[in-house]
Amino acid sequence: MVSSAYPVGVDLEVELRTHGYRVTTARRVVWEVLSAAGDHLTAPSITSRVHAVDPSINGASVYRALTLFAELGLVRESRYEDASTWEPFHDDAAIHLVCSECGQVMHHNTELVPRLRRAIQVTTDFAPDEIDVRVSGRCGHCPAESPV
Amino acid sequence: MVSSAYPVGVDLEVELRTHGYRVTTARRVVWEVLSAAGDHLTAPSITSRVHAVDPSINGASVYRALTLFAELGLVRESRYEDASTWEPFHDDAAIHLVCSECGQVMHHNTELVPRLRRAIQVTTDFAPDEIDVRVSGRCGHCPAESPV
DNA sequence: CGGCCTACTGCAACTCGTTCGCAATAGCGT
DNA sequence: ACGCTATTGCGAACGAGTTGCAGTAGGCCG
Repeated sequence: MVSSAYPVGVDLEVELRTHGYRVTTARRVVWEVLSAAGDHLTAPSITSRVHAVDPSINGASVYRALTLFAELGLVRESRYEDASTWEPFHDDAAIHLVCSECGQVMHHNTELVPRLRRAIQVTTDFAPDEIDVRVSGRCGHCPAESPV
Repeated sequence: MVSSAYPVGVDLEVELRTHGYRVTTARRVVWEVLSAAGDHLTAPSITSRVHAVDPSINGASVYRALTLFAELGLVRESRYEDASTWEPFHDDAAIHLVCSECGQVMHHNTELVPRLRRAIQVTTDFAPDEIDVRVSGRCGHCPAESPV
């Protein structure tokens, strides 16, 4: 039995059904894990969290669910550093602040992104689609490295 | 014997020697491939280009050279889409325009990146280090998809 | 409510990029 | 030229991700 402590999943069912896909345990659990985290998760860590909820769900099904969700536009995959991560979709005015100390990924909204889009449209012959901004650095909770 | 048609490699030798590393054929060839391309290259494509020059260089050595170059700050690795790519280092005011038609990667300089850095410093408690901007879209050489 | 059709899953084998341990090789200081 | 040892080539290993197939379970229809 899967306890649904969080009010997500509704969108998922609707989304799946309206596209002719079945609502299955595997898909529901993967979605719960993603929603509960909110954050960027690697596929292996998603798999292990899914297993914590229901060990009978196979890793391959996790990948299949993620791929499907991505096709439906429910999640986005991004490849940073040495891992590819998945997170619920958000529009790309939100940029990613990745703390190199604790690894946490924060979102930050800025109108500089839409402005960048316009700048590209105006100054180049490139037609921008998605804009992905990733900033590495140190978050407020991690102490600065002490001077030698 | 490896013919050096391009005037690079000089920096490499200095860089290696001043850091106490040896100047080897493998490292030189990998560096030549990177410099000749200038662009983003995946590790496998680097390996095959290296093999075209000198088939006796092992794939593992290519990886080791790339890793070393990255440590020295000579190249940068970025993970986009389904592949990780390597390119000679450039400062991050240059953003990446990735054409989803032809796959080409272009660089574009904009003062919006330093401005973004300042904006983050001022409005958040995050201390930015590297900024990586990647824009997917369609480049000027690729025709717009015809309407259905 | 029950049964059927087939989308979906679990499994296990497989691919492929990347890494590692080790013995042989080749830089390079002397 | 010699010798020390960093670096290489090789092959095996690893881990993420994919795939084919047979069994299972959603969900529609009667």
